[in-house]
Amino acid sequence: MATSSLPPLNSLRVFEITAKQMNMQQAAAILHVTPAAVSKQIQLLEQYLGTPLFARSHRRLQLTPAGEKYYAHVSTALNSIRHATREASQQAESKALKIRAYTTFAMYWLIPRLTSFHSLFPDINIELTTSLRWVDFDTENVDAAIRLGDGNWPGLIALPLIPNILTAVCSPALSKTLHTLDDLKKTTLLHTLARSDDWQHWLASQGKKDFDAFHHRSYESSVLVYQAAMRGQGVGIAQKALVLPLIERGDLVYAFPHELDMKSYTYYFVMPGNRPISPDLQAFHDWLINRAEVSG
DNA sequence: CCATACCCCGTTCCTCAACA
DNA sequence: TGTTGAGGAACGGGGTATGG
Repeated sequence: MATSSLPPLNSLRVFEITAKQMNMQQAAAILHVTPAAVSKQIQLLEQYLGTPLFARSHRRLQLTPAGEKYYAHVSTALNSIRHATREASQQAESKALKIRAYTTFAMYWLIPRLTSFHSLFPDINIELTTSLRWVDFDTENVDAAIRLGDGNWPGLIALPLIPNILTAVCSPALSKTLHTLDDLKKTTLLHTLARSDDWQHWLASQGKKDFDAFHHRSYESSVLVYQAAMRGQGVGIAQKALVLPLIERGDLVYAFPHELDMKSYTYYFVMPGNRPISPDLQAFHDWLINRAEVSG
């Protein structure tokens, strides 16, 4: 062990990314260096510590027990530094709470409810961004996000928001031509690129296993699915909680009364578990859970 | 895919002279 | 006497080539 109380800090950063990726090539790509440079940094750290951190086998890296233990500490420490850095830089920029959501969720569920948040907490600014891509809290400047999934994400705090109930929607005119599920074969099933299996789940729950017998078309986002459905271009598979405003306005109607509750596979409010929760984020979290209970 | 050898380049550190 | 700048050596870190 060297006499200095701190190891080479660049090596720590390289070690953390390599341990996360379990692959030196990928780590090198992230760090914009060559795999050789990554290998050297890891060796430097191992030399400093006097113990191997990785067990190298043919085309495979694995953390040694010492490496696993060290990674847990290093990761926590670096995340703490990232958080402190973000906090310090935010003081110079903006104190807004940065929330990431899916476009459809933001448009049809979150934004309509934000009026109440702004009136309750006029001093808290919300910076809302949308993306289909999953947020990486380690590298992106985001405080919390809305995510669809099963809620089982290690390292994240995930709280279910609303039930994910799948329902089929279409224009009022098109609905007059739909009497049985087989009538769906005369039109087009609309769905998002990311969740083409929503229709399969919904049809299967009604005893229809022959999804391939139906014509279907995909869109990037549910917003586009709803727009296409409103224009009579087909029947969209929709999340009931999100499509409700369009139903209430009469732009869309339920094509069939059947609904499918996706249970734990639903929308979650997620926050990184390795950061202190700011008072503003706590206020937003509490408000959001409350609104979800009211609407859910 | 990873490790090693070798090379190159930029940075850092140290020394020393010039100057206020 | 303290500060500043120039010059050179040492070092760190990244690249390529190559082998296992």
